[in-house]
Amino acid sequence: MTDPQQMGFRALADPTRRSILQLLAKNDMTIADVADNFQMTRAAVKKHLTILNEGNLISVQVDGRSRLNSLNPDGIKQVFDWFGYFDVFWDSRFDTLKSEIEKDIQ
Amino acid sequence: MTDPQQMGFRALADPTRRSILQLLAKNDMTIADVADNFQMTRAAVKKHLTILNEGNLISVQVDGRSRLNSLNPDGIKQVFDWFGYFDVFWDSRFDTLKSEIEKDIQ
DNA sequence: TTGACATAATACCTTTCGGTTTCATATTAA
DNA sequence: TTAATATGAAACCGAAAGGTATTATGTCAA
Repeated sequence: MTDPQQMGFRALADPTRRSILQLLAKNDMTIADVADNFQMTRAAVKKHLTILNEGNLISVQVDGRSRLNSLNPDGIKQVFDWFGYFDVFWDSRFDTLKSEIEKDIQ
Repeated sequence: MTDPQQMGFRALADPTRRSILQLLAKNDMTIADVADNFQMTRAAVKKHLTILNEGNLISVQVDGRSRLNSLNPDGIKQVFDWFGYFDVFWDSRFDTLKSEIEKDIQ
């Protein structure tokens, strides 16, 4: 029912949340910082950040009365990896090279 | 508002629809074929297929009274490509090699 | 040509989603 | 210590999602 990527995909389904991830790719930000980029209340932005956190796509570092939100690349990659099931469909040559690289790393 | 990947991400947010894509990766299937794999009505499965089609993740070929649903790798790749914004975060070496391959192809 | 079959379409129901408003809590600065 | 600041939390609302059941439509086979 709840596969490993479910909460991640759920989090990515909303355009505001995908925008937030792209913002956090450039800088860690507090809730207020993030909210300045959208025309909605901080409470709404806070909900989005909660869902991103539940999807393991961001992490939060509490510092006094502020909370710094950061991208969680590992969580994003876990969703990304779901597409590995299909990549043979669009670029088998790339896929082969990927295997070669992975072999080389080990 | 509606960015290029929005309908694709929306379609991928549901676990049943992701399962359907994995089934179609193995074989093209009619609605009835797909529905046999799930404990829900055909009408419900039909709705999921409609949403997958709206997200451009599958294509449909009408043949008499049956409709054959097929994976649309191009559409899936368009969603996959959204992650390109982040791949520097998890594997810059792989990314460099990818650029080399692309250069080589041209 | 009629009946079975595969799908389409619609109405309906319950739950979740995305947003607001309001109020509470904790921390920092003066 | 008090006031401003940053966030948390809860109640509420309309719309969308995910499902059902029912009925309609088009196509194939006998």
